Amino acid sequence: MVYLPLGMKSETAAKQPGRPRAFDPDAALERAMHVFWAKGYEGASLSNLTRAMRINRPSLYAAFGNKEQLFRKVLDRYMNGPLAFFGKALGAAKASDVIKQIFLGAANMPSDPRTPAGCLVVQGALACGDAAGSVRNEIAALRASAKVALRRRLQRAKREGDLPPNADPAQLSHYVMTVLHGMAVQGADGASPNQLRRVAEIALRAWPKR
Amino acid sequence: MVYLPLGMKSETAAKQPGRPRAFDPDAALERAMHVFWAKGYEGASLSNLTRAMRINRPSLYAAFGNKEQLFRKVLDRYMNGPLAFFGKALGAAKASDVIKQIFLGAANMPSDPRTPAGCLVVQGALACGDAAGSVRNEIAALRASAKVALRRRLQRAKREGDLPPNADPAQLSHYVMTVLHGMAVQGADGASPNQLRRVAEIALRAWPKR
DNA sequence: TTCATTTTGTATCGATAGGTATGAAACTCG
DNA sequence: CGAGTTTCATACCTATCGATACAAAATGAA
Repeated sequence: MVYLPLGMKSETAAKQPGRPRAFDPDAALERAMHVFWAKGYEGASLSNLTRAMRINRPSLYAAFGNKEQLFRKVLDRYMNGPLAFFGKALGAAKASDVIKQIFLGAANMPSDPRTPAGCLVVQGALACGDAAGSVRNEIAALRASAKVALRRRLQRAKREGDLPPNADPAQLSHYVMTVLHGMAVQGADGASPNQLRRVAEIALRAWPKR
Repeated sequence: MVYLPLGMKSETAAKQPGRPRAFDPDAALERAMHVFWAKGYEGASLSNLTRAMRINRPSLYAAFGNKEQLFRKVLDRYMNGPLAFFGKALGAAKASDVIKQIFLGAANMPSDPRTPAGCLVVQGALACGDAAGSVRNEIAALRASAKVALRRRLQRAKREGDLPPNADPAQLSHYVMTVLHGMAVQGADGASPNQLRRVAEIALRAWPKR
């Protein structure tokens, strides 16, 4: 552990002694994300990862810890990157717009052909061996927290009269997350953004009218 | 292949020469199904399988071929057992009843606590390593064929006036499969039958009215 | 009994999994 | 320049993966 003076960020710190890194950790993390995304946590081997990241095995361990810690860093990146639309959607003014933005954001995910199909948070470790149990629990917690955040947003909408009095935010959020996860499976099966948008359009017909 | 619940021994043919089997292949297959169901194809190791099946490794290979062939036999059993409700639902008289039976059948899957959570066809091999690519494709083909069967059923319903003229069977089947696969993920996350039924009830509100 | 056949249990195979030890290479600082 | 520090690349570690060789055990047929 290296001591850094308070207030001095490692990015702005003076050059460190020793041999400089020959790779960009950010780019390597992006490549690792694609491997985990396509193959899942268990299906991604260290050889797969280091080949895609264009680094050697000891460099991976020095920079990211181990396979599980690397996956957790990849998860962070995924939540703040491909899944950032979810948090943004929660900020929409009307509840119906929140849902529309969530569905359309998910439908647009397969639009980048350089990106793996499906959703890392769904297919990363849905069912796995005992060794990956910790990772599976972490991913499941992410899914659960997303549902909680959506439920709270819908509860607020109900308080504000944005949802009819008989609407149930908990059930509605559960429904939306169900459609969302289903869209992830459809995406993994190769569904196009247009197909997913048509599914989203039908799913929106179940939304309560005020 | 006929699905037989545990405890019901399959009536065997004429006795063969040689040492008789010390285990019931049907019961062993049922136990293997539970392992694959809970851990997925890659996450289920041979040691996991043989321990649960209460047989030795050579017995597994002699009776079921290898891991992949065992998984395919397990898939057959799963389609004719836990997923048999889907085919039965397609036989309902009204299209709306078809969908209701599909949703309720899926919602009732977590009702048996002795059974793993989620759905083998969704979490068996959604994302996996290269070695399991063949298995992933087979499962994906099962999902695709289910969607095709449902689409055909809805096309028939439209011809019979059971669906409004502006209804699109292809899009509707895509929507139903999306909700179904989403319910599988919710089930894997521990959702109860009651929770899933409430989701199904909301999802049905998107169904076209005649 | 004896033979042929099949299953059983043990012990093991080569390949690969995740993870490291080690020393050369490349930098900063004095 | 050397001293100190960090990364790089090769080679290797143990554990486990899926899959088998082998011989003892258990049956029917001769």
